[in-house]
Amino acid sequence: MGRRTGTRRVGIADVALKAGVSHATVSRVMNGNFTVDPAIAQRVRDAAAELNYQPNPVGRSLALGKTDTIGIVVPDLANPTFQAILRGLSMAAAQDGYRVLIADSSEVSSEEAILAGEARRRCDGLVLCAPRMGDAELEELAPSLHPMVLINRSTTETRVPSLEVDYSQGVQELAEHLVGLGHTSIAFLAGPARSASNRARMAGLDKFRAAHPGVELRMLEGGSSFETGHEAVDEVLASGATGVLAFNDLVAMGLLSGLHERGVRVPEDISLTGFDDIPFARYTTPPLTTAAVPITELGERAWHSLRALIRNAEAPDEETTFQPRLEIRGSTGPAGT
Amino acid sequence: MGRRTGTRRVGIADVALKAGVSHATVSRVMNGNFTVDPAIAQRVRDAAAELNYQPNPVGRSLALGKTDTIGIVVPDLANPTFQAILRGLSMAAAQDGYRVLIADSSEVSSEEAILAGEARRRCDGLVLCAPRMGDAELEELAPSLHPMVLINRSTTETRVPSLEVDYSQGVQELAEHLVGLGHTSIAFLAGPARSASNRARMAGLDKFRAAHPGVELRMLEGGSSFETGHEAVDEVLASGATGVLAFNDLVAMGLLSGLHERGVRVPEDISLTGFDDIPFARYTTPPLTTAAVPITELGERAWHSLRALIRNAEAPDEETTFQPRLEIRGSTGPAGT
DNA sequence: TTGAAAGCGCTAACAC
DNA sequence: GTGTTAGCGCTTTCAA
Repeated sequence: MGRRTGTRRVGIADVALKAGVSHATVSRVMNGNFTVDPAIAQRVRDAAAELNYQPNPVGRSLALGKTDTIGIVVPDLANPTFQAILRGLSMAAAQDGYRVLIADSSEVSSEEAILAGEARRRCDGLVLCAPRMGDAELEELAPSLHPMVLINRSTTETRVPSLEVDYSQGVQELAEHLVGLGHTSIAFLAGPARSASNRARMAGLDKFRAAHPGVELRMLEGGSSFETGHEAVDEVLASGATGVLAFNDLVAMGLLSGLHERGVRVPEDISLTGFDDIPFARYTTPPLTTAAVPITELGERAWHSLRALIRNAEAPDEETTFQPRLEIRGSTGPAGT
Repeated sequence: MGRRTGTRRVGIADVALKAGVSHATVSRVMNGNFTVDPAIAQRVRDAAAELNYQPNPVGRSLALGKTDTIGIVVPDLANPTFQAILRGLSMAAAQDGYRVLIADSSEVSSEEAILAGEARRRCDGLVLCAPRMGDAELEELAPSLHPMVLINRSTTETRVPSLEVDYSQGVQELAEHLVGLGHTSIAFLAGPARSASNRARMAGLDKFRAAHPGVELRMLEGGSSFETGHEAVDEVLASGATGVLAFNDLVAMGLLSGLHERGVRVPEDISLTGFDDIPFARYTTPPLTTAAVPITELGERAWHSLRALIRNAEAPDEETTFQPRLEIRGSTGPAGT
């Protein structure tokens, strides 16, 4: 049995009573059903306005079997990349009258499945953003989460569209750019081990290595934050590399700041690249050379895919790969000055 | 009458049937009601596990009159300040089993009321973040949105707690800091006109002006983004000011980058301050002198206030003001070199 | 301890 | 064109 919390909320029954009609008629009017006599419709609208009545979405949801809400699960809301995806998703969904519910797994991969399930049950669909869980678990979970779209991850489940960024290609272009500038000793400051996008970058660098046997390429352990980059200064300097590929812009910015504190000049002494092209990247000193990913658009596209799934119940079987665009700025320069 | 979307979802009835008990008993077991015979309870749990049953939150919400969800309305999800508030709110609410629904008004103040109302109806409570709407409208809206907490805005409605940052005090300290460094010509690069926090800064600067008749203080129109700051370079240079107070860190960073492009040295030629101390502020070159606001904590506190309102239905009548902390870094230095 | 039944607020089929 | 009624999936009172 329901509960009253504080002031009684006005429901459809109150309006019906006031207008002297049935619930059904009120419902029809509120939903713009034109089979209602105009005079009566007006009476209902007046009553509704007078009582300041607004239909209860929970009641509607139960009756209609939909919530007009979608969920998004992200590993870390502090990460500008995920913030931008969220923003793109939220804006696009809002255009179609959908709201978004957020779930932050705080990089705890064991929480993801539970969070995703809970979010999914409250919503009409789900966006799973760069999930850290293992492939097997993702594969097993996917059917129960449908409709869902995946960002920076994929599954064999055919009904699940995947939006992916070609990190492999991007990092290769960045590395080629450094080689083009004469760098022969390069270091990669890696990201979180569980991150699929980090694995993709690794794969890209393997290809790069095969194509450039003469170039020395070192892998350095890292993470995905400012702090990681800032703390890596010593390791980077010790590596002797003149060109550094940071996991992403955040890491690059932390490193840049650390190098600056040490009096190491960028790009004269060390060339440095980021990844993502977050809004801040162009405002560092020097501005960051990076691989630009249309992150906000990614969120927008995620909604479009999800919308199709929700509407059709048939999968568009979309699998889209976004190509990063090399953005050359001041943080990279000729080697060996 | 309800609708079936795709695959039939398993409901309480299926479990009841399988376990050979009534709906009511299943409900009791699922809610940890111990008045159920242990053997039967186990049978129910087994059936639930086998069917992979999870209670439908919409059904629960309707019966219980609560959604375990709160809403947040922000003027612009692209703003790091609001992102940090959202994050603090989301993390804190998650601790108590609440999720958050987001609504971005895109700085369109006329949308705020509608968005807020819609969000509120779907949720158990609302956080209204730096609303751009007028005082009168806010005042009128407040009762219908209860329980709600306000960030960087206040109302006379006693049941609405307000969490505010003392921008007036912060900007005064920043200005004093510049004066202490010998600056006698200062410019304030203002924020959005509708922003209450901008008005608070203005008020603070009025006080500052009264206290320092000898200091020349110019007001420059601006906004709240990078771009605003970047575009303001000419105006700032034309003002002849040697000390510049930017509306926030974002604006300061844009301006910093613009000054750098012009070959203007910071802090040698111009000293520059931001506001907020977003995570990026310490990583600019030079690092930004700013007034640090515990933004994430603000979100966290917002949840605590809201939680109290939701639980008590009585208002804690909280009115908290956060004092910014002066964070002196490299972007400010002695005047007149 | 358990089940039957009412009710949360709404939509929609069906009958008038 | 409008009202009656069933039903969405759940919780909870009440009676057994």
